[in-house]
Amino acid sequence: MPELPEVETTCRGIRPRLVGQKITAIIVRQPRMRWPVPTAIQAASGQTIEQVERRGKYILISLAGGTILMHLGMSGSLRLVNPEQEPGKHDHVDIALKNNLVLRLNDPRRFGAVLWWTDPIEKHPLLIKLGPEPLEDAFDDQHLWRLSRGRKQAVKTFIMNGHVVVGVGNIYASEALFRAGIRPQRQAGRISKQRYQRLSIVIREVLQEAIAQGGTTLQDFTNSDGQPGYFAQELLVYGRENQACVSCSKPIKMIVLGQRASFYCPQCQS
DNA sequence: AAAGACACCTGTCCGC
DNA sequence: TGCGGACAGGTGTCTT
Repeated sequence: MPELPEVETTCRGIRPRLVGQKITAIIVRQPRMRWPVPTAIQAASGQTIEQVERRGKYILISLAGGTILMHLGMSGSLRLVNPEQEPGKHDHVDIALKNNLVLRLNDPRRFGAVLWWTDPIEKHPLLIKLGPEPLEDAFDDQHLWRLSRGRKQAVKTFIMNGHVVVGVGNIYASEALFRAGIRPQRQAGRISKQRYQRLSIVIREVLQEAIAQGGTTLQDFTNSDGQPGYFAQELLVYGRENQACVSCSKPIKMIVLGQRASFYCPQCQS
């Protein structure tokens, strides 16, 4: 479900009601996530939340004595609910707060994660090798061009690699490549610096626009208040196989790259 | 080192 | 209506 804009939307929603709050209890109903939810996370109970940040698609809830690291996987979502609200089938973890709200993680497929880390968070093995944030200055055409030299993989799987740049998932990869006029299957190492300049700009644009719209709701994404995102109506190629290209009216094509559906216009993208 | 397949899960949708 | 199979917004790990 969530790509960077959806995770950012979630973070912005929960941050104001989490920061400064003491955690009163952590209830784990289903510890079997991508990795087992560690019992040591109970150490977070009684501590006060200092910050809520996002790194790539990871959500970092920092306390004085450690960090709760969360990932929403393919189907995860976080809601702020009242304690009286009965947990549903896939409500796996609750973080109860002193202000009488509960941060509730729902994740039907359980590809998400809830971890606990007491060392400096930037040293966490899941974070240490991540590429730059696409919305920050370290991400630009130079970065993409330099890393791509000698690489034969398709540019779409290249930009979806978190070690290259974080947060570009399957929807926005197709959207950005359409906006840049680049075919998703083109070899990353054979793309000019000039085209990477355009690509780095449109990656940033498409992510920022999606954040402004509250993310993309295809089936079930909702923000922390239960509201859907509105970027789905802005999608130009994703999920539009055989429909007319918005620019040239030729049918949009679908191919599979890295086992993921990929959409492009054979006329507008080369 | 790089690229591809595979794994982890459940829900939904489509065709028969 | 039921059933099998394909597919879904992610990414670490294993195999070539």
